[in-house]
Amino acid sequence: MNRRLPPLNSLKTFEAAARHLSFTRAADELFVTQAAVSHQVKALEDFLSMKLFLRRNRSLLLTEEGQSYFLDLKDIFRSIQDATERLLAKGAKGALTVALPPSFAIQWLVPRISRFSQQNPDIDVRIKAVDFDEGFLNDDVDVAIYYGKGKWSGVVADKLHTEYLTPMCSPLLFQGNKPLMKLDDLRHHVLLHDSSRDAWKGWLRQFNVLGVNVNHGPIFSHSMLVLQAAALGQGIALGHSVLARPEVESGRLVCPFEEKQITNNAYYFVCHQSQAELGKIAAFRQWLIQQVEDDQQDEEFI
Amino acid sequence: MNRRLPPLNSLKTFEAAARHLSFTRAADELFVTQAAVSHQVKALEDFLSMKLFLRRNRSLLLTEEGQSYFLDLKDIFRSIQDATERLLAKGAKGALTVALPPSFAIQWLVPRISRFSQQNPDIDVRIKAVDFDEGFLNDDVDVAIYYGKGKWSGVVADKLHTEYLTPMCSPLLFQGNKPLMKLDDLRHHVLLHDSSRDAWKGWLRQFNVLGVNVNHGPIFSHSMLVLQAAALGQGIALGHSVLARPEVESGRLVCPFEEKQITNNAYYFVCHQSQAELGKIAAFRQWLIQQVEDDQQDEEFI
DNA sequence: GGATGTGCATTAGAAAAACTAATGGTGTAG
DNA sequence: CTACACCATTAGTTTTTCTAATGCACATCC
Repeated sequence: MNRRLPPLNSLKTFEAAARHLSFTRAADELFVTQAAVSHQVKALEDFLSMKLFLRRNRSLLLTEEGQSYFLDLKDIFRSIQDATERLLAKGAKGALTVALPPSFAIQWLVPRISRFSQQNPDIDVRIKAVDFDEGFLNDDVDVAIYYGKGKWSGVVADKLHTEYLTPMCSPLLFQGNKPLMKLDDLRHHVLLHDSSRDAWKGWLRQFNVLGVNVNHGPIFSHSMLVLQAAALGQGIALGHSVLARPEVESGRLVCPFEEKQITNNAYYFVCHQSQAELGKIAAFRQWLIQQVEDDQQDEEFI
Repeated sequence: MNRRLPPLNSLKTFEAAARHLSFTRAADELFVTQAAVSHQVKALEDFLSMKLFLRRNRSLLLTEEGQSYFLDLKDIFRSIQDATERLLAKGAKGALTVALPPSFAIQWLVPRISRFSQQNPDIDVRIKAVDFDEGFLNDDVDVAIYYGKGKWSGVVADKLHTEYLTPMCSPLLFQGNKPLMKLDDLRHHVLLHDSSRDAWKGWLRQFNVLGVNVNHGPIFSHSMLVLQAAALGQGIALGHSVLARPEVESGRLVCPFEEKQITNNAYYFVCHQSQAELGKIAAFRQWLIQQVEDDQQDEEFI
């Protein structure tokens, strides 16, 4: 397309100057100096080999050509603005794909998401449960919830819940002949492991619990499975406070001890830096943070 | 008007990239590098907090948002182009005001101008005869014909005719009892003066004519009046070759001598530097130069 | 009628934006 | 598995745009 467009910024300046019939006022509108407007208008006039304004003593008026060009440009700039506003409005709604670990999805997000959908009927939330991978955010995924230490670049990351680990088991275990009364009682029970035995090892070391054999007990690939096994009375899980919360609240799991190990990991809301202000993303982010605050209120209340 | 327009040059680049579905080809069209296109598109995406393209392995495609924005922008850029072309077309026609000295207007331009109007029916020529003043060119005057030495700044000046001075009189004077045969015969005749007596003084000095009293004879305010008086047999004018031409050709005036004094002055076509390429001005200029060439052809032929 | 004010033009230099060249990464085609 | 086609990124240069200061022309106000 063999285009020979005039300098676009000069058009913008001309439009403002013609609208105000004053370089000075146009300059104010555009947050530049009067000299800048003068230069831009001159550049446009030179490009067109044509005077667009008649500079009279204390007033400015459009030439015949300037007048007709201005009328065209006025509409054109309105079109640009309208098109842009439509686009931004579209960005405030539509599909929002959230990628997050399956366990967090099941235990935390899914139970709450229907409230978000009610509050934001224009936003069509799609939940994509994926095993952890820092490449979550891609063309198909708008926002993600990462589990980690919060060190990522190029993204906005808001810490949601700080997590701690504490033993959890079915209330049934209190009724057996080896009830859990103190930490040492752990040695009489089966420990349930999540991927590796390191979590229990670290926990027992922190609280100086000796004589417990961590090298026994089943290993599950996901923390959800560990909790499930615990709820069924198969042993004692080292539960993640956040993930286990529904089970704890419902009484399917109980925490026999006060000892809580704070981890360095947390759940983070993550989105592209550049998209943080996009309508639907900002709405989701804000809602998420509000949910977390509500959780903390509840916790204090309990 | 509380506008928040996107960066316009980024829009232009985006439009080209979307049209080609290729940054590389868009870069070719815009005579920039691929990197420049990449930067501009990124800037626009950042401004909108929105991806406009999906960058795939070896191909580029528009997101849904990008697609709809592109369709809008395509029309917008066409509008800008159309509006600009209409404006430039208008510049090629319409009123063309020419300012020039009255004598040159009468003797030279007016006799020829109807041919220009026939060849350029869209151009409405207005002839404004004004006594010499270098401020000819102003808002109301598109082009001018100046008489002078060709030293003006900020304007385009094309020399038209170089002028020479030679005595001219009515053919009747040859029939009198003191016919003009040689230069010395001038002493027997009335000299007609134009504004001052300096022109005759200079001429007589250059050709070593002695004994002629230049301090006699009537003075006229315009050279046309001098020629008119001469044609009526009232005396001998020191005629300007260009202005007297119609009278000489028609035989109402004759040039009794070969002696011609070249002057430093000439007629110049003059227009604003910046408008030299504007349609109607370029057309007039070209036509004027052609007329002068034709004059010179005729002169050789005579 | 001189002093002041308003509005645009011009100049030189500073600031910002745009561009380039080089290079890297990724996935495809041969 | 090499070469290629494309886009992204980086650092540094070039170009454009803007500013501050000043000038100029006219009007208006004492």
